[in-house]
Amino acid sequence: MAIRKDGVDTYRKLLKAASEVFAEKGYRDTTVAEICRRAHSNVAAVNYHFDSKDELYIAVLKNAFGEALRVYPPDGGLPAEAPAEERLGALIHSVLHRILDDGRLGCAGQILLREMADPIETFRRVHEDIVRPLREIMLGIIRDLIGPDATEQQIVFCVMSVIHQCLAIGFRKGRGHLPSFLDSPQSTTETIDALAEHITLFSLAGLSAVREKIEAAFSS
Amino acid sequence: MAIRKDGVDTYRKLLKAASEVFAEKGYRDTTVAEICRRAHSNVAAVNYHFDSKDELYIAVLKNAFGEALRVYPPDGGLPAEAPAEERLGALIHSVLHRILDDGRLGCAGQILLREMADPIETFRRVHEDIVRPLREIMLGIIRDLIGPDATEQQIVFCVMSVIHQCLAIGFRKGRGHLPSFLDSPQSTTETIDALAEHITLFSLAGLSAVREKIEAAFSS
Amino acid sequence: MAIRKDGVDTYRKLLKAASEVFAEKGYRDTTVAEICRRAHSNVAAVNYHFDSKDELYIAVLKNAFGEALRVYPPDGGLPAEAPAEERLGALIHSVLHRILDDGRLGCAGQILLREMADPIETFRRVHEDIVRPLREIMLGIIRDLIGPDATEQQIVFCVMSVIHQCLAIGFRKGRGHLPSFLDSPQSTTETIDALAEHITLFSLAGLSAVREKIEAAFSS
Amino acid sequence: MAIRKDGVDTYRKLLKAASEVFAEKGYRDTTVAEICRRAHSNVAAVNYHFDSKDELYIAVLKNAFGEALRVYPPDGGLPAEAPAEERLGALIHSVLHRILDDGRLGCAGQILLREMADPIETFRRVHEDIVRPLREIMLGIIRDLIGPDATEQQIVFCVMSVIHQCLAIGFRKGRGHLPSFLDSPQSTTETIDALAEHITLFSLAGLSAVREKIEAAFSS
DNA sequence: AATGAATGAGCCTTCATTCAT
DNA sequence: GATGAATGAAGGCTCATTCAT
Repeated sequence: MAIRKDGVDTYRKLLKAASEVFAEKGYRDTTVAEICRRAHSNVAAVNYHFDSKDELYIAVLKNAFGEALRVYPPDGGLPAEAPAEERLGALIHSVLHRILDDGRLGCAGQILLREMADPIETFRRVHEDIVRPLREIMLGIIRDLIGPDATEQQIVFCVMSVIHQCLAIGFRKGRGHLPSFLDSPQSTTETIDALAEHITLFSLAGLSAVREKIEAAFSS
Repeated sequence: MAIRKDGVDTYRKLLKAASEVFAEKGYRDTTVAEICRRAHSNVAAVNYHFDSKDELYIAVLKNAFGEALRVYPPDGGLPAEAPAEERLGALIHSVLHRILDDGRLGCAGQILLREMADPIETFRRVHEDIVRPLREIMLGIIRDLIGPDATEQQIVFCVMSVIHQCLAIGFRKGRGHLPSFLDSPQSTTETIDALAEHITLFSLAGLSAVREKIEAAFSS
Repeated sequence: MAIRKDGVDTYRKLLKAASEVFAEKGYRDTTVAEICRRAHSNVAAVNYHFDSKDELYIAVLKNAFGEALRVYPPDGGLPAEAPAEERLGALIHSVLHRILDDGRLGCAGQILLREMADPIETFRRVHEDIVRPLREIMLGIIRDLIGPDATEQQIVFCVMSVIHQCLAIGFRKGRGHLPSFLDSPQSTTETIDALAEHITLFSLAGLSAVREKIEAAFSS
Repeated sequence: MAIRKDGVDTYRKLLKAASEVFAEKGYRDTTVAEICRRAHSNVAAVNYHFDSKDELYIAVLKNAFGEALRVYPPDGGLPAEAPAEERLGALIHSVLHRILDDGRLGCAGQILLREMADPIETFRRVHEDIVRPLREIMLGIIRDLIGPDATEQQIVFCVMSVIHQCLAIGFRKGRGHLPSFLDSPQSTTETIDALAEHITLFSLAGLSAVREKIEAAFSS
């Protein structure tokens, strides 16, 4: 006769369970059976509420992205006119917290990272929606920092240098590859902040070096 | 005259085909059927030569690692007494070429990267054999560069900053996320060298900044 | 209206079909495909209801044993104080009917016999549960009949003599090795009863002879 | 370039290995790979020398039967005019040794028993050649012992009673179901002889009882 | 005579999905 | 809205057999 939880409830439980499992095992290793089990629901529930595993995954992605964006906006609350150095720091801070802050974001970070490392072909569109904006913001900041004479290649290289310092750390989380102070279930806010500070320091120095090189080339 | 190539040949063709498919699709999405099809061989061939899909994957991993290491040794041919700056440059150069140089290495880099992002549980041991040594070498160089007073955390952060600039780029290869000059089937040697140079420049500056901060803290 | 019989039905049909096929062909030669075909069901049905071929086989074994025991209790309804001669007759009667009475027991007997002749390693536990109790009961009766001075070896030999007269007949059923009056699909109750009577007569005489021999040895 | 063992050798080694494996695991659980492994030969050897697994099995059966018959002739070396009691004893003795005497017969007994319990359809003809003669001899002896007035059913029942006491024991050998004195790799000749003596004693008494019953029925 | 390589048919199982209630 | 049953496509693996040497 079933316990009526009035739709929305099961829907949310599925979304939550799916987020967890997708984060833990990735898209292909996740079975809808496991999701439903963890949601204390039944095998057919996913298809009932989301039509297919694919659609559920998209829903999870959108949810993860939306949530991440809401809690940690890429500008870190800074006005667009703030100095590029500060904007870079804020962005790095934001990205890191998206990934590492289990406390507030659940598994959103893990899923985003998985998507980044091994994007499911089918969901490229969603993927683009998520990654591209981040990239655009970053591009603007970098341009400001290394000056107008940089070549396209130099800009791309710099974006990569900065952004992957932030992203890559997530790949190792929860797999025992990291020193304990980074691999605890909830890396403390202090540690994340310390990492953000490091990356900012490191990157600003790197970017300065690139800028100097560019200017040296031009003045010669 | 065909059909009978007496062992070694089929073995190699399977290994090659498997490397390609594993690189393209990852472990789970790869079917032995596709591997065999691409090797112009029979479905049972994999089990005959490698006993199982798992063992084939391990063989691919070992082959990829071995080949990568042989062609691009981590020291880049430099003696251990060379200045740390040069050793860092050589290491970055070596890692990048391992990943990006399709021409010589086939898909070794892709596979190693996949393993890094999403290690298959079963093969963790192999994985450890591959990643740990790289990490150890990097650790030594970094220590030399940021000085003896660095905390453990600072060293780890720096290793990450450097190593992930190198590794992460591979995640995006062949997926249309990169500007054309980096995403061509064979990124030209020139481009790879340019990238290596960039990362070295960027990282040395970053490391210097970290060293200065450490020394400032100590002298105060 | 078909197709949807809501669980129990398909479960039973599978169990029935499996019992038949396992009885006819033995564990190894039975394919789940054939079972499902005969149950007018889908290949995946076995795994849905029983998880695996192995579990299905265990279920069949338990079912066969349970049914056999329920319909033909080993004491034949006799009180424990009845004379050993009568208890032997009742036991023989019960065992024979378990094996031969197709009408009521389906293929339970065949399967039990197959298990006896060629036990599948994996299912030894189940097998033990089935055979051991029978043996224990028989042991008690035999002891009563050949007297307290029998050696262990003599008891074992006698148990074998009796029990295998009962069991072995099943091996030949349905294979054209038996005269028609024993090999008809349903051996008539009369024939079975006649056989039971024969074995009882034969065995009691045999046991008497053993007892006499024992006593002669002692009195000398 | 191969070590030429001149045909016959490999042939024999295969036959021996096959006998062992078939005895241990039965026809269907035996793989030609295992046979060849145990014969220190290669996978193709079976098909080369015997054309197929089936033909190899037939060869094994014939070999086992021939050997068994040669070493233990069913008449036990007794002339046809010897008293039926003695001929029964000799036959029982012969059958038991065929089955139990590992020392001389290798696995012939096990295989014959397996064939008896679960005859492979394909090989029924061979099977008939082996079992029928034994049965005929037994029939003659039984007839002599229970007299000319026995019905067909009574004779069949008696044959079964006697023969299965002999055969059935083999089913349990090597499976831990038997007391140690019967389950040792080589049951000593003494034990086998003791068992033969028991079965003879038991059966003669049983047969006498049947005879008396028949005569009582007639004289009434 | 003998062998290692290669093959294809067949088996058990998994899984996303659909159906009937 | 929710569910357990049912399905079929597909995957990995085993194995007797055949091929080329």
